[in-house]
Amino acid sequence: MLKTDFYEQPTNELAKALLGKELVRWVDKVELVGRVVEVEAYHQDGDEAAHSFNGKTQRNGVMFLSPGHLYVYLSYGMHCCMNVVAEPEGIGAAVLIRALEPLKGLEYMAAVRSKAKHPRDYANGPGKACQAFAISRRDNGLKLETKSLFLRDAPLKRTDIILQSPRIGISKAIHLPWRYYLAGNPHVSASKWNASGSVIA
DNA sequence: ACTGCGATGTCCT
DNA sequence: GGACATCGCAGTT
Repeated sequence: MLKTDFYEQPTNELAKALLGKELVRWVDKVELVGRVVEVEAYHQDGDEAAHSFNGKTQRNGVMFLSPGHLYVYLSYGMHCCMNVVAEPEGIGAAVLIRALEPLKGLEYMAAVRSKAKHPRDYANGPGKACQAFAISRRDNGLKLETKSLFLRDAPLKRTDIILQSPRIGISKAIHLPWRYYLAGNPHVSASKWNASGSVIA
């Protein structure tokens, strides 16, 4: 289980480090496991797209807790998005988990993501990932060191290449290339954007 | 495969 | 009252 020292690093570093890690979720005595394949970094300082840009509010308070907390918010009135708090306590930065590659618990996900025709559609988007892994606003503020919800270390595959691109679905600060994802992975969201990224070291 | 658009709750001005 | 870190459906190529 990854601990606070892993999460307490600069937001972009944490974003990249999260790729390939495994999210473990227990729900109804079923184990769900997903590999992180797409993330976006949201900073506090100078990032107009971040919820924390204008400081701490009732909604974004969790972003200012210590690193490794889970920030869950409601998007467009009907979908949840999950973020991992980065940086030291009090900064207000987080990494959005945009897509997961389902590894375990596929039957459960097929049930809760009944609209999905193919496993690739279970968690290839921030709202879908929350649905598939049964993450809701009840989980807002949890620390990712809970028996039923945590991240586990896992190595990138030898062939994995990290790409970066502008973030998706926002209207502010669209020039900042703070989306990171695994090249060619079929579980990444919005596949039409996948070719637009550039390779990073 | 790609495009446009409606649903819908909460936050903040 | 406007904006929103989305999704899924309908219609078109």
